[in-house]
Amino acid sequence: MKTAACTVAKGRPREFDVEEALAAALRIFWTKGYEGASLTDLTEAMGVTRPSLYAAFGNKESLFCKALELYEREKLCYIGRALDAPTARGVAEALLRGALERQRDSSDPKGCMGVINSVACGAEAESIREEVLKRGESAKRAIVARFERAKAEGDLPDHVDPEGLTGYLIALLQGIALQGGAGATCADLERLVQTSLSMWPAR
Amino acid sequence: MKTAACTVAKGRPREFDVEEALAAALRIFWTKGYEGASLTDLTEAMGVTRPSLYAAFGNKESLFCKALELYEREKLCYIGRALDAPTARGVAEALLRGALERQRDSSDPKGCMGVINSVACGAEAESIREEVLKRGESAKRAIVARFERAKAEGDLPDHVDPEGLTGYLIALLQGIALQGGAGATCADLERLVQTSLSMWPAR
DNA sequence: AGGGTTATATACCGGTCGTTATGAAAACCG
DNA sequence: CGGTTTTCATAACGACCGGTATATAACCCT
Repeated sequence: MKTAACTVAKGRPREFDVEEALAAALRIFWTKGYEGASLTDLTEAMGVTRPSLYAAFGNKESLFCKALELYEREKLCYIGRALDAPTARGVAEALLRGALERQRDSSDPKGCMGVINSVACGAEAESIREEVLKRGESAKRAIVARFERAKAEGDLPDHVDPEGLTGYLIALLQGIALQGGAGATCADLERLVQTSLSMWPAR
Repeated sequence: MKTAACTVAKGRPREFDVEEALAAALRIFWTKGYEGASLTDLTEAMGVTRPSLYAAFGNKESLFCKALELYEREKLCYIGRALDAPTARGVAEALLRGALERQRDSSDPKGCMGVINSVACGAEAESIREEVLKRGESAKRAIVARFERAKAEGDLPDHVDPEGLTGYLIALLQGIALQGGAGATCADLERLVQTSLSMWPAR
């Protein structure tokens, strides 16, 4: 009933930090993908034995979902902020630069956790794929809504299609993550972003 | 020494068509990725037993490489044709429309074989990943060269960066494949392409 | 017909996968 | 101190992985 208000804990205390272990698991899923990440990879990176992992996180799938939440919360927060930009062009620029900055951060794995895990692999990962796609879809809807608002505000010409513009922008973001994960240099990605911005109409 | 000029064959003839079996294998790798495709998946789709597969194709990795060659030869031929377009804009339009058409073909799997297998999975697939990336890189260089030619011909303004423009265009192509593989409708992708074309400067 | 050669079919190999049963260890309570 | 509860460590489970040993069947040649 209570919200588990930390009642001093009864049994033997756990010897690892759940949040740290989750961050370690995220790095593994991020670099190897859901199916490519074995439990051995995960437990070694997390510094935790198998039974402890299952006791703390349920199973591999729910561990992945918790790691995905952490990823969105910590690594994709620039998306929400980008939508607050005053103009449509500002939104696009903030998204592109945010994606670029993510690839530039040398302390994190390359590529995008979402992109990596949205491509089909084995059949067992279908529910994972759907979970990832669901979140991507909701992000897309938020951008579409933002561009529709921009259109209503006269910030975008009447002839533009918010859906099309969103798909276009997301394609660029996906391309940045993909090329970053494929080993493109920072200079490559900066050129990509620069070119993208030079293409945007209201320069 | 000879180019294996079909010397009537000596032993028991094989009971399956190598090219057909390879096409079936391609579909599996295309939908499931290299690691997601098990030998059971492959042999069932190809209608071939395991020893026959190994006798005809070597092992899983070399089977994948042969399937990748088939993929490029039959499904990515639009890229080479696109580079023959007279203008840079014509090249971009042919590439975008070619990628769109590939996703529209309902008889083939969605997504792009190259994109699917270039994202990191297990460590065993590293050589596969490198092979795929190598081919992508050579395609990129061909597009860069084409845009440099366009610039020399006065077809592109002096201030454009061929590398940046190529990365930008490839990002769009990757986005099309990714969104197509993620379940986007044909209408979605058409809007994406339409928007991309409307962005291209020399309308 | 019979040897040589190549493809087929069945069954199996060691290894790894995700998951869990078992029992000891460490904290709390009384 | 014993009793309870939770975590830790070891080891094992069945299922599947990529790859192969073995034996049989179908073709050519002489």
